[in-house]
Amino acid sequence: MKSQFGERVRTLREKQNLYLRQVAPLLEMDTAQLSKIEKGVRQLKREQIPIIAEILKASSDELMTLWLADQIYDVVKDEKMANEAMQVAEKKINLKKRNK
Amino acid sequence: MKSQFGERVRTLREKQNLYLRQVAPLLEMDTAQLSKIEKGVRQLKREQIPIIAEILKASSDELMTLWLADQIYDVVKDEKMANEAMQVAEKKINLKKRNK
DNA sequence: CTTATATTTGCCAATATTTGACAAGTCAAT
DNA sequence: ATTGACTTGTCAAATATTGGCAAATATAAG
Repeated sequence: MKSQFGERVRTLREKQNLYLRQVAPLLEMDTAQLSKIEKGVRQLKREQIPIIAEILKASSDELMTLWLADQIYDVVKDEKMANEAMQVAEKKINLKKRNK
Repeated sequence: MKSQFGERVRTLREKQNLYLRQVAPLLEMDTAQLSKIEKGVRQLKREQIPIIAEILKASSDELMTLWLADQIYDVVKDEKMANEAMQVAEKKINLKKRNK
């Protein structure tokens, strides 16, 4: 499982019977780039997520979640302290929320 | 709480009664850089964590955990889907571990 | 086997981000 | 006013990421 976001995008695109060549221009990129994004070789830009969500008639929140998860995974994959780090980070996030 | 790693380093350094000017050269940087690192304005390089841990007579694992947590936090702070993303990422990590 | 279409891969220049180094700044103690 | 510790701002150099193109691969059809 290389990129959850990429795999999901591919699934959604195929469900809509769309080719890379059809979707790519809507994101102002070429098919090669979109191919790489679906394969997880490159990352879609954060601000393009709502756009691709609309194109694929999918939930922006769902795609954002997967996209963020990929970014997090990139940081901690291969790290011995991955789980501990996640716990610490989670605490900090929840603390922040409480203080809002 | 800007940077858990930075704050911990500062605490440890003060506990050892060391000045920035004494520690910085051991990490091959100037005091300005180390100051920024402690303030969370810049990040220490991952591979320097064991070095600073030894200088400060601290646990490398602990510092690595805090450092990683800071990186994760950078990704998801201000993100509505932060918690969901963390859950997804965590699952992926545990899956990976199981398959080792 | 040849063609056509979809996707993938490799490369490199353009762009963006991070870093290192230095100078000048604040602050507290004397 | 001087000293020492730390902080802040700036900017060029080093790194990393991206965009775009060309060529490679894969699959299906004739």
